[in-house]
Amino acid sequence: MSDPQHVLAARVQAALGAAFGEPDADPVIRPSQFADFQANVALPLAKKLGRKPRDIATEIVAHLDVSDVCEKVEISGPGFVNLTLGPGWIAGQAQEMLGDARLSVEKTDAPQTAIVEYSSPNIAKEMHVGHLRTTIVGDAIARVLEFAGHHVIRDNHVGDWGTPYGMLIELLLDVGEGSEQAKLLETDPNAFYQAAREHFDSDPEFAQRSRERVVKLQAHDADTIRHWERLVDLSKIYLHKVYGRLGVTLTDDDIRGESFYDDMLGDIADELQAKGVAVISEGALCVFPPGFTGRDGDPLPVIIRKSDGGYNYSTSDLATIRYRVDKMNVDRMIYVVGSQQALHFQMVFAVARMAGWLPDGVSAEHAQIGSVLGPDGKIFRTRSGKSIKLTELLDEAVERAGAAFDEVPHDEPFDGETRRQVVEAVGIGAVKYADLSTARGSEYVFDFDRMISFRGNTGPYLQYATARIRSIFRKGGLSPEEATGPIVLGHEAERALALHLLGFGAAVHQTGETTEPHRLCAYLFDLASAYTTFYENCPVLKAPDEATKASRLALCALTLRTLGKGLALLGVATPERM
RNA sequence: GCGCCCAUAGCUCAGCUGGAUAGAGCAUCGGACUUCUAAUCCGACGGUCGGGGGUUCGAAUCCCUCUGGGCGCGCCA
Repeated sequence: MSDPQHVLAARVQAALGAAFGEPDADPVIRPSQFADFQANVALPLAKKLGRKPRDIATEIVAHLDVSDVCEKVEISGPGFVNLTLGPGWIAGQAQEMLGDARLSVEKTDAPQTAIVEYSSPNIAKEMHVGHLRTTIVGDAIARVLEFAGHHVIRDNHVGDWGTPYGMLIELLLDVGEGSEQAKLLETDPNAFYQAAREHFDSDPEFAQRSRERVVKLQAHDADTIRHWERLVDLSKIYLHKVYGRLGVTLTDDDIRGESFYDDMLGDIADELQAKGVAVISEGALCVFPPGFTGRDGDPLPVIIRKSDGGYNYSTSDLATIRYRVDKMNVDRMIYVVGSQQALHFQMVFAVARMAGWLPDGVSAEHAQIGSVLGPDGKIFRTRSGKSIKLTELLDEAVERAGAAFDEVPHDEPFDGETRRQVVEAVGIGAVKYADLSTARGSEYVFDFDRMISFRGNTGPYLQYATARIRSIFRKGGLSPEEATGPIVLGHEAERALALHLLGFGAAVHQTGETTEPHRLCAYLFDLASAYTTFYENCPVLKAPDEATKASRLALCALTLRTLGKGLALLGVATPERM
């Protein structure tokens, strides 16, 4: 336990128990501008006990045992208890963190099985900027929860079933698997989809074959399934490429697409009807969860089975919930999906609860992802109105990172291959970090210049901070692992840096609980800022004496590992040099 | 009409689930490289937190209401 906030909370709580018999009261420890932290509990407690806040504060302090942690405790204002940590304690905790493989980040004491559904592209189509954000944010959430000690199941709920596949299969059969056009599935699936669409719209014979193919597909005709599998396999090659380049942890094993649930849909419909939850309305089997109304004020249905007998994605989502609860025993489901689908998920969750498939002990959360906007403030698209190709977007980011790289002098020369790797890491990291650093539900304006800037809360700034630290170790002729301290805090910048380092675990856990990676981003940016102040004020290799040098090297090593681990949890690479 | 998200500095965004004097980056202005990477740093300027009520010791934060935006709302996913 190195997080000062938790340590102080426990101590103040003990004091509350001893003084007032209120060991369960929240001590309300917050960062303070007048000290390191302040306990605000005296004010609400005074209200509850009908006494003066300052008297309460005085009594808390009288019972407070923090002599080993704090160097100063004082009461100020109406009853705030200001707590200033002792440099010795901070140094000791930092030293412990340095020696711990997990950087003193404790595993949760309440581990859950959490399934994170993210990315989930429709594999018939090209991924675009919208998929980018759900993919990146979802991957970060999965990594963070895993590190926090939860059992994480990644779930790529791809769209791999339904009406479009009739025409896609027919086109694939027409052009042949080895053809140039079929290769589009591996490089530009959207182009293949659009070609199929064109045939479908212009060629009645093709359209007819496509419809027949859909029927065969849904009837699990063996030959058709074989073609469909081939089509899906080709599309996976494209997914591999994109995920590989992005450094996303999704694998084929994580793909559990809509097709997986297809044979459960009939059961879902039957059971809902048998339970009396679903009713026939206008020829379709519907559930009307209470509290949802449509445009005209009428109850809004979740359509379970269309009037033509087909199923749509609500049914598939219900089957998914039931499967995850019954077969996978998940405690928590996290849907990293665009905010446009908020209403859909509310209704599906409501139906699942009505049907008894989603028990109270299992949480289902829609981690809403805001849209990415273009410079005009509208959904990011090209001039022609098409969605922007992901690969082209990444290429441009890398190209711009390369231009910035070439503009500035470097302390050591780079060979071509190293330059290529660095620029790739910076360009991709910039795009990913931009997606992660704004609150996930917020829309944000996509701006290359801002995200590739080396100032402010950006990926490159954080990467640069790690590169500068590594540079110190190279120049000093030792590895970060060799810097073991002891850590002694003299300069104010050293103290501030060390104190900030201790907050890493809290930032990680908070990020996992809220599924909000931007909190971790904010922590890392503040950490990098604290390091930069230290860097400007405290010479490391030219420290005044050996003890100071050893301590500062240890702080550098600890900062490097913390930034590196934090960025790794976000899925952002950290090049050795820049 | 209903639901979700949003409105904070000229611009782009934070604000840690109610704490003391609301913060960053960009832009503007002024400084710092014979010094571990200046792709950096330090200052200055800049906000009646959309309006109005309420809850209480205390509100950008919670509740209500109004205004103004974005998105979604029966057989697409």
